[in-house]
Amino acid sequence: MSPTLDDVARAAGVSRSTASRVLAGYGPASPAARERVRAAADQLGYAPDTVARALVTGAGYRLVVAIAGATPGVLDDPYVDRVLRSAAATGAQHGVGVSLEWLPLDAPAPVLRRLAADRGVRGLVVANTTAAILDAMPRALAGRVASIGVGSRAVPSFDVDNGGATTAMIHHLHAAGRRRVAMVTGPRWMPCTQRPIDAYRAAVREAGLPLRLVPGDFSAASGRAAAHEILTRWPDTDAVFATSDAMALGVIAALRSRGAEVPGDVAVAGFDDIPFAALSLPALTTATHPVELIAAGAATAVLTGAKVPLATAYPSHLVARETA
Amino acid sequence: MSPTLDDVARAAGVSRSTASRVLAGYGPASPAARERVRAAADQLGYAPDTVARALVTGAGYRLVVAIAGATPGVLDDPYVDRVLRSAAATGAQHGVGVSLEWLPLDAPAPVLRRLAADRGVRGLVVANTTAAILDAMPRALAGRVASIGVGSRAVPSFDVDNGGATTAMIHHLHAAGRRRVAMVTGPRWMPCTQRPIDAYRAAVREAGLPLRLVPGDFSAASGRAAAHEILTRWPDTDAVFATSDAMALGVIAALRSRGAEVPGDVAVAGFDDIPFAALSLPALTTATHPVELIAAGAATAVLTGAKVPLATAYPSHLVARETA
DNA sequence: GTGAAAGCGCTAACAC
DNA sequence: GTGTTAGCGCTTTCAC
Repeated sequence: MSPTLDDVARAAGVSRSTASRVLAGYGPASPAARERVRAAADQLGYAPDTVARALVTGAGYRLVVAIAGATPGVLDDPYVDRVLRSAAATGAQHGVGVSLEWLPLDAPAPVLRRLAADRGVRGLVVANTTAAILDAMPRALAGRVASIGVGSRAVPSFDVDNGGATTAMIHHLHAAGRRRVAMVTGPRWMPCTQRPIDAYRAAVREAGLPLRLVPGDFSAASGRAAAHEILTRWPDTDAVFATSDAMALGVIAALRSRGAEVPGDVAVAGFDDIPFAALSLPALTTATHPVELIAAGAATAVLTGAKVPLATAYPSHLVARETA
Repeated sequence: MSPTLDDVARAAGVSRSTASRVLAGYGPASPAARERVRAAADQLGYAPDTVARALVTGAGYRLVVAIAGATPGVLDDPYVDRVLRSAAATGAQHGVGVSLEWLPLDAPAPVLRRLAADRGVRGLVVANTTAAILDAMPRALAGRVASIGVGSRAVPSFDVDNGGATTAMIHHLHAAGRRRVAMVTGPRWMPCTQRPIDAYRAAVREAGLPLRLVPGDFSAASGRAAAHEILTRWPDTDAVFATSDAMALGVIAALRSRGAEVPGDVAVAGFDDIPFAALSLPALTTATHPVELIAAGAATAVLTGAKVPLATAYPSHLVARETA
């Protein structure tokens, strides 16, 4: 089977302790010993056994990705998939696997406690974070937890700059001559959906134009419902910015079903730049959401334990296609 | 911190071995001891340390999901995401993380060997399996490997019943009066794409209708190309069954660009029932692909080591919408 | 600077 | 049936 530290030590003619020190990268060791151990390890193709190391250090061997939501159904989402894949890729570089958990919105504490007590857990990345989750975060997880979404003093945040993206999109719409821009927001319980609302408010107010806010939940169905509500309350609306592509697609479907042309009568813009945004007809104008970068950043912070800023914002880029 | 087996044994008044036997579920133990150990474990909230267990049993601590393909680009696919997500959720139940690997089509053996030799690897789930991969499967992986796709005596198969789904779809098309049904297949190198072809052949021959087969690779681009080929070779085609929704969407785009109405002139059906299938206009008729169930089945088989049939087929259900 | 020794928490022979 | 014993591969005091 694969070589152990003992094999390396024997081949290098040193004790296991010395080999361990050299390979771990700290602790005293003579340059000569250092050299011999390195060579032996290379030659034997030695790779430290993560299990044994985890047992003795108590560091854990897997990265948990926890998604907050009302039901386990939140796990069934392409967004979650992207987070998971990126975390899995990052974990692979550190020899750790990734597992997925649902964090019940109404009772996150027991799950968090279980995760904190599980010696197998190396670290935790939470998505769709709420203030309640931040509050319930066990001390034992300090330094090895990150949030995709809002953060706290104890939990660093990694998120897209959706405020900036919203500002850019509203300006884009205004520049195209759209004056009555409605916005379909994300679910209220998700704190990170607040920034786009604030940005929209500021941009619209600054232009002296009317505020038209309708809540959604990022799903296509909620986009359809929102479009009907918008057309009913404000029939002269000439643009809709939905904060997810799925909602934007739902908005377009509902608009058409009511005889409105897109973008002729109403421009529609989404957010996320999912693959089908480019495939839909007409092609959807949207803004990128660097989910993979964000998840990789969060996972790396957790796995390396490096000092990171309280909040890291990843830029989003506007992708102008046909619908707006 | 969390209680250890020693704590449980002490509380139950037995030795650690007895406690271990009871909790592991096999090996001799008197009913009385069994009862006391169970009670003590419950009362202390004992959970076995996966790390320690993995170290001593050599069982590994992560489940590898390996995706076969010509390039690493195959990993960047919503289908892979669904497999990974389901495997990760299943892994979480077993305290096991998941990592993702690319299995090069032209040289799978070295990767397979490396995985077999890696003590961290608890088991392997392969997708897009080929005969060459099955042949190259190391003995060391026996009993802890499963295939999503074709299998062998040594590798149990978990797959969708795409043959049955094809039969049902062709019958659906025939029943709707479509007589000249073309089919866009999956890539030839993927053995599991053969069953739909056989099913199509049988259904069409039985109805005494013409055979119209065009190869694709599951992508929207290949669907577009296939539609052009179909219209060129057989202009009177009145239905197209594409074996992926992405291809079906490509087919529709190409059909329209050539002035054909869907479903007026040509009915189009897909396979997979991706979220966008319901959102596209007109809504895509397709058949479900229970990827999550399949991946969970494969992962569970690998993780539990339970005896499983050589092949498990998961049913697919026809979803009749507007395009066919 | 180096090595011997003591475990991390658990399972699996092996005696009793 | 049960307990004693010996490790799994590694890190980490602590003498030297």
